[in-house]
Amino acid sequence: MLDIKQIRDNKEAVETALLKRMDPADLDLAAIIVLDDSRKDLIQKVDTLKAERNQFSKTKPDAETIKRMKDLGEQISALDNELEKVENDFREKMLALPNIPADDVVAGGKENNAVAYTFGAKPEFSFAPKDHVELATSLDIIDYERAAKMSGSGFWIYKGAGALLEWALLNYFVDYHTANGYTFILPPFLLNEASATASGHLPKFRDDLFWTEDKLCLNATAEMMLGNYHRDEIIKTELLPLKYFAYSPCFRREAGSYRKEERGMVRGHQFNKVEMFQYVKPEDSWEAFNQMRSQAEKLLAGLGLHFQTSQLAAGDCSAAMAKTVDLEVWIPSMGIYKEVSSVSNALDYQARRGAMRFKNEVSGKTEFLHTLNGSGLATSRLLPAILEQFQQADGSVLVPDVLRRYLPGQMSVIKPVN
RNA sequence: GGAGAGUUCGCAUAGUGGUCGAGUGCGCUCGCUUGGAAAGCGAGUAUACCCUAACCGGUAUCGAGGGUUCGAAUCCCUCACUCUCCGCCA
Repeated sequence: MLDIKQIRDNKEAVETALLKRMDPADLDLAAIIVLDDSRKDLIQKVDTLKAERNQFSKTKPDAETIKRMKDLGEQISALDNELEKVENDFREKMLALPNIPADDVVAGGKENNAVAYTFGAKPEFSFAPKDHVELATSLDIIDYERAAKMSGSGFWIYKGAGALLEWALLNYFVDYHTANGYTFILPPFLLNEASATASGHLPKFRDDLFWTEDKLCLNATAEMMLGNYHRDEIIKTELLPLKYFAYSPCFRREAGSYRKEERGMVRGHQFNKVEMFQYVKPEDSWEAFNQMRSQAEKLLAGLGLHFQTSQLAAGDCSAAMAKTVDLEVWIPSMGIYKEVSSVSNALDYQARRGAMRFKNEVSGKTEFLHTLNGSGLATSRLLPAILEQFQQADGSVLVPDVLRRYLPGQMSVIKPVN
């Protein structure tokens, strides 16, 4: 959520910035200001009446005063009702506004994304490379058919060396973030509506979430949990920055048909992800952003995979974010780069929504924190990338060095079954 | 799933319809005292919104929401959570 004061004081500047990501037809700041005016006006009126009532409530009133107070009470509840309507309307419009893009974020949609960094190069094969579905099947490390039998399409089963490799990736991530000073969180994987609303995923993603009969939804990203962790809290300044990372399976309905090129494990209903999250003082957030980006890049580079980092244009960033970069790994069989991490700075947008604050020692005032999140990393596209980028002529796959210590017998190669 | 007890200002507690936004103790901050400290003494110590240049002031908040009332921490209803006992449990 944006700051209404900022909108009132710098209407044109806010408008210009928001138009980098919004259709002009959807943007009407003047209407919001009008609502805010009438909201303030009503608050003043009703507060004055309540002050009068409180004066009389301090003593036992006589019959005549009781009559007057009764009348006053009716005026108050009428005004309160009106105020509630205005405030709901105001809040709804405010929540619908996306974050203001950072100055260096370009306008427009996906087509304006720009490659900001490249690691490694596209592998050259002296043989006909296989795609990851073929590889995983011949290596017997992913079972797609039985997963479909048990749970339907869009699921897969990690098996044997595949499960070990997946687990090794997660261990690699856990050790890395721990060494970087992040606190490990294993959150619940079901959450209630209030939390999903506070994290900004509701109402927008209601249809993309799985719902239980108990009115809980399955976690779609650990960001939902980490972003709620300090909701309605005032953090002691000396505790900042707070850095967390969480592992969770992520469940997404991914409603709509799969495109053919997204077969295999590139898009599924369930995948594993480790998520980084930071709560920082406002003046530190851009430094923290660069830090998280570089941490995600090093983590991915550590696997030896060819990837690129894209700076997203304003319209391609998710609504809560002022700036986002995506780390995209090369999938040879598809001939494209697929997202494995997204690192974003929300500034105070999420903190405002969730009332996450700290006491500024210098000014003595309570201020909103800045929040940042970044995947570190999602595995569902890493495994295909590893299989495809590191495949050998004999159909075997080399295991990245950094993962071998997590595998039995320091396994260095996964060989096809006969 | 059933029965009971609870949820008040950082912590512990007091408060059963008006003078309670709320007492006391502890903690914390500042000051006095001291060579220094402890003890003691004094003052202060929530959040949001509205008004204001600021001070001052106003409104709301006693788990959440609704109701009764001229007036609710206090009475009634619903819900959430915590604890105890019973039942169930791949």
